[in-house]
Amino acid sequence: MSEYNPAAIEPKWQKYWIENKIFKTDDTDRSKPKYYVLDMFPYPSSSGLHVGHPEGYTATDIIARYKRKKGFNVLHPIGWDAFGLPAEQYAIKTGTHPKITTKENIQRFREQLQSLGFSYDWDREVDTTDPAYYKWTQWIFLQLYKQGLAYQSSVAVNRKPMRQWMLRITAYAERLLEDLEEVDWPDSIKEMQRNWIGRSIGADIDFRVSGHDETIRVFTTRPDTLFGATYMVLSPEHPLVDVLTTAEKKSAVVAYRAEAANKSELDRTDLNKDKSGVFTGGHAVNPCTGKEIPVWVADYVLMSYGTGAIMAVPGHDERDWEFAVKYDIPIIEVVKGGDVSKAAYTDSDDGIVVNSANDEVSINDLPVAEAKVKITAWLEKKGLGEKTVNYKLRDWLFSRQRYWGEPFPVIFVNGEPKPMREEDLPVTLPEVERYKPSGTGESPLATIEEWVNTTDPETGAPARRETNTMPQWAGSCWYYLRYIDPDYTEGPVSLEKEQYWMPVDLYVGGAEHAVLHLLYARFWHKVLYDVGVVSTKEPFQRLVNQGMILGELEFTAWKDAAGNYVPANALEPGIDYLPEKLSEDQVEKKGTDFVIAGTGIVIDARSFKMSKSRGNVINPDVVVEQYGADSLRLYEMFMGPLEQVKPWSMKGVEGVYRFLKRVWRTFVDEETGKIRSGIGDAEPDRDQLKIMHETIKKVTEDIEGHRFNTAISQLMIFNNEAMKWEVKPAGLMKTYIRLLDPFAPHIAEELWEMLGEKSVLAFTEWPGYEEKYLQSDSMVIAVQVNGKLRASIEIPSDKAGDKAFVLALARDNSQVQKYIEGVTVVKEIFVPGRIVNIVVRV
RNA sequence: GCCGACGUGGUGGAAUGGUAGACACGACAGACUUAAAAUCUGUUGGGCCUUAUAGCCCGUGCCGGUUCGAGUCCGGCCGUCGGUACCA
Repeated sequence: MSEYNPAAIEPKWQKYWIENKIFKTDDTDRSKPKYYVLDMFPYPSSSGLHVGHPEGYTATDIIARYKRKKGFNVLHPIGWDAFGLPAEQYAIKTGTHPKITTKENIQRFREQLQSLGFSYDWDREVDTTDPAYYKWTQWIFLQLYKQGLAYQSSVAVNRKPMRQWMLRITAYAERLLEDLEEVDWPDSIKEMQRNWIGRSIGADIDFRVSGHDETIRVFTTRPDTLFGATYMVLSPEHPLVDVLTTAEKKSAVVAYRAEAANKSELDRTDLNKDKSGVFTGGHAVNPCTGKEIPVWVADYVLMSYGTGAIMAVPGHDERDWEFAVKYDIPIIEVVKGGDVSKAAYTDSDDGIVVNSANDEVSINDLPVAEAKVKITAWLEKKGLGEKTVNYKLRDWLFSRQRYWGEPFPVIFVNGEPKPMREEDLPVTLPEVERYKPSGTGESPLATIEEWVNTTDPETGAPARRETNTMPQWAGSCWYYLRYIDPDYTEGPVSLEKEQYWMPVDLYVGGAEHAVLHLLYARFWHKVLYDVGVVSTKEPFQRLVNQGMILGELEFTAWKDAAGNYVPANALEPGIDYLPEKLSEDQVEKKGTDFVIAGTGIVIDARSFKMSKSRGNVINPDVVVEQYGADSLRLYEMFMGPLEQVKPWSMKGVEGVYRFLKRVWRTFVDEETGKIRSGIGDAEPDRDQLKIMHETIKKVTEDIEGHRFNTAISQLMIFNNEAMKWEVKPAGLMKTYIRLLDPFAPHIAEELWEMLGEKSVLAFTEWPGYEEKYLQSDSMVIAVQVNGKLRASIEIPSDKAGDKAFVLALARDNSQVQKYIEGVTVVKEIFVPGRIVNIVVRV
């Protein structure tokens, strides 16, 4: 072969890697340090891989290949999060069993991933739909149950209350929050998790109900404003609503509650910001002022947070203020600093408490923080309340009315749930012909009588199976443990292996899983830690989110109904415009905007999320076919920083493809198809060594820092130089191949073989660099006068630290002289090896 | 609204507080070619001036500050993207 031909060399090496199990992880050698690098679990969809997948996968593959060369025992697995709705819906439509669809999709994904040359250990593939896998998902559910963390609750499904399984994740809220400190994740993700958990400190306070022997308990984060509570609100679902409602208000309250019950979550939040409510006719007593205040029912108070009831302080809470103004309820200022007749004053940093004293206690003149402490202490002493912590986090609804999911390992005997014994696992899905929803809102499994009706294996008593299945999250909550020990039969994972391999050292995936998947997996991991299955508190030590890849840049001009162009920055909302796609040569840049060439008509220039409807989806198969897997890998890394959102560009792919062709020609004589005669046992000269060691240093540091784009640019710089060398020292050229290998492993293997090497490239040692080769005889120093660059001077490297020498040379420079002649030199800044700055007074 | 990220050439992007624009795309000019493709060489932030590949000015969203020196640090705006939202 003479020209670079990825279509020939890539399949060759992929076959070689797989058939010889080159990347099978050695799980007996415990002397090496381990490195566990993990990709987020893919769902094998029918549409196959898109270009977003190989972005993260290439990054982890580079790390895996690099770490192997650095002497680590690397665990780099892949598998399938294969339960899920699309396969079930496809089954309903076509009658094809989800198992078959799933198998086909996995096959396709596997082939696509292998065509990209990822160095996975294919013997560790896991599949969540495999009974041998979900047996242990069910087993973990049993542990949750035994810990009292799985319970049944009545939840409305399609407006009907049904018994559903819930997981008590709230019991772990504090630990999920605290242990974020221990992991090396992006701040933004940690912050999102913190917000989701939503911890807030405040007080529970009891309000006595007038005329009844009841109290209303509220949660507030602002006990300091208690003196300003002029009414209370119960959520429509609150049990005390009936007690408080007076006869004459009854019909209004009943109507309001019915209305609220019919509103969806959306109606109650997004669409309807306008507060509504109704007075119950009942009153409660403000424990501080002793005054009676009215109790309302309003759906801006949610039953699911806090106690489902609030004390309303319209002076210092925006929602209460809005409500009070609408219903003409008094507003009292108890924190000084704003104007409560105009808006709620919610500042708690600068405000000073006022109007807040009774016979026993005064918090007047205190800053908010101190007032909170003092009033809470008083309430506690009087038995009227206590300091509490609340979380936004809710328990996890764990039941789905689906066929294609893990069955619960639970039977009902005489209507009572009974967990199954470990030896009776797995509970497998029945083979059926029909997957249609039951029509009753229940799971399709409910219609399969021969499966539902069973006997208690322990007693032989008649029993019914749980017909809901687990959500898709279940399988992905612990898959990273199964990779460690995929064939283990005594538990999800053996402790010895878990202790060696965990935690995951690097976890790469999309930010869309920032909250739920990561929170759920952390929760399960902590439960497994508590029951002794794992030895680590947190599963994922380091997390990196790859940025989304957008479609190619698009230029869009807008036309009105009459067909006239309208500038993109002058579009009026509510009017329909016709988009017109323009090509690159129809547009030009004007100031900060793009305009139609030759006009001043501003157009939109941006990239969009890839989507079928927009028609801007890039299929990786097509890229591999045209340019090869190495080009795809290289381009996805060269586009920009891994974490960043970035637009696709086919021209960019061509760019890296040309680079690989140049690398090929650096090594191969295209006339003969053999390694160039110029590559031989020559001694490298000083310049060659310098750029070689610079390249080793840069590539090494950039891989460690996940700056793959700049690592690749250094590989380009080296090749651009090496192409010019008449004689190319073979040692250097082989070192270069080893640096290139993690990024473009197919071409690297091929050239390695052509260079006559017999060793397995994947396990050759990563090159080290030596400082001494990074130096050259001379260096260029920038000379500034008053911070402006005026000259560059060349100095011998060994004089780099000699301030007097360098400064003398700098002042001697004719350019510099123009600026320092006849003025006073005030100061001279000298940064060795970099810069000189002469400060003068003019 | 709140939380978080980010604003650098025509484009993607690069720059431990120290010569802004590495590397790549595109464009332009040239070489090779009957021609095209491929490949190679050169130029390429804007402007001024010039015989000059000399020199000067401006330039990292906007305004201000710290510093000998700011794309980088600090304060305040503006804009884009992502998350989240009646959470008391």
